Amino acid sequence: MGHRCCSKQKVKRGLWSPEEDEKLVKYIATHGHGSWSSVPKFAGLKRCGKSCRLRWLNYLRPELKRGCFSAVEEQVIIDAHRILGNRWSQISKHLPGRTDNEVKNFWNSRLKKKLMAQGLDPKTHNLIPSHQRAANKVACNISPSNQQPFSIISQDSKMKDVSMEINPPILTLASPYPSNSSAQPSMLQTTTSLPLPSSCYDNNPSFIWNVNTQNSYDSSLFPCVSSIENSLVSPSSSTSVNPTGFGLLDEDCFWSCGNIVEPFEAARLFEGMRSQDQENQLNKICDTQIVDKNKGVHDNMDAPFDTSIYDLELVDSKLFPGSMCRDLSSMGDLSWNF
DNA sequence: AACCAGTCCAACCGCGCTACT
DNA sequence: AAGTAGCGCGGTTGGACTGGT
Repeated sequence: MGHRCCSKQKVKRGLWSPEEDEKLVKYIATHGHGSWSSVPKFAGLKRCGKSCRLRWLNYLRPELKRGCFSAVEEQVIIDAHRILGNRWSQISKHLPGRTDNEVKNFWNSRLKKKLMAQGLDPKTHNLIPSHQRAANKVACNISPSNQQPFSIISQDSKMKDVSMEINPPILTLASPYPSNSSAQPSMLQTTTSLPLPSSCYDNNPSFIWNVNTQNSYDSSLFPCVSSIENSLVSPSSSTSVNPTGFGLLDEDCFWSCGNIVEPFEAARLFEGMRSQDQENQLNKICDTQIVDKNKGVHDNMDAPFDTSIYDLELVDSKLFPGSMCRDLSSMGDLSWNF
């Protein structure tokens, strides 16, 4: 069964020869692709239009970047996937010169395993409960040299996996405000260690969320990912997943509650926002994402992350202003601190 | 050297959406 | 409104490659 566009023709399939590549490149360079279904005919190729399109987009385009993914690209993919899920074309838009196919393959062959090795569910980016981690240990045996340079969970945390059952970890996160900033919310000046709800970390009741206000930092470099994620989480999704990958925080933890998010994040969130529509959307989202304290938000950490609730364009624009040209090295500020 | 299993990635497949008739 | 063509996307496949035995 062939493609609909070329089912009547006898078309060649499989790997492309250099001659075919040359024909296609020459044709598109001089004529543009126009209608893909007519490209093979005019270019003298015994391929279907769909195959030509794919070959051009994924391999022959001059702007394509070949070779290994950099650490920064890797982190962009992880961050974007946490928000967007398997929307490879959306993710690849933030990686100039990379195709959705390339990103998808890289995710499936490398990053998935890397996250699993760090005890994270590659689907939800949540911590995998300890009993499941134990079951996965064989499958996740990745050498330390493959650890990403600024992973959310350091290798140390992986190595101390067992001890976490006894000694609760403290998650240290650099404040997005300089320690002497007047914009810094007062609650964060006075509160540096925040108790997480019991189920935030494998039902360990003493898991601590620590907002480290000592580290000064350049707000322009701070990844706004977690801010956006938290502020855009709807009640329905926040009851089941943790888009940050850190363990969900409810309003007791100052992080995901709309009212408290506002002083902390709104400045960045609304920064550069020009469209009234976007503002309305964001307000709407913030209004609806206050977590029901009584209901609890941590019922099922492994449930799939429903990204359909997001306006993806808005998420995109806020998550990666100016494409991927941001310094992600500040992700190093996110670490498990024991 | 030969075989086997695992990995990687280019290419294919099928579906959904949109535009056009 | 219904049918069709074209395109884009995400999931899957198959062959090349690699490392271990």
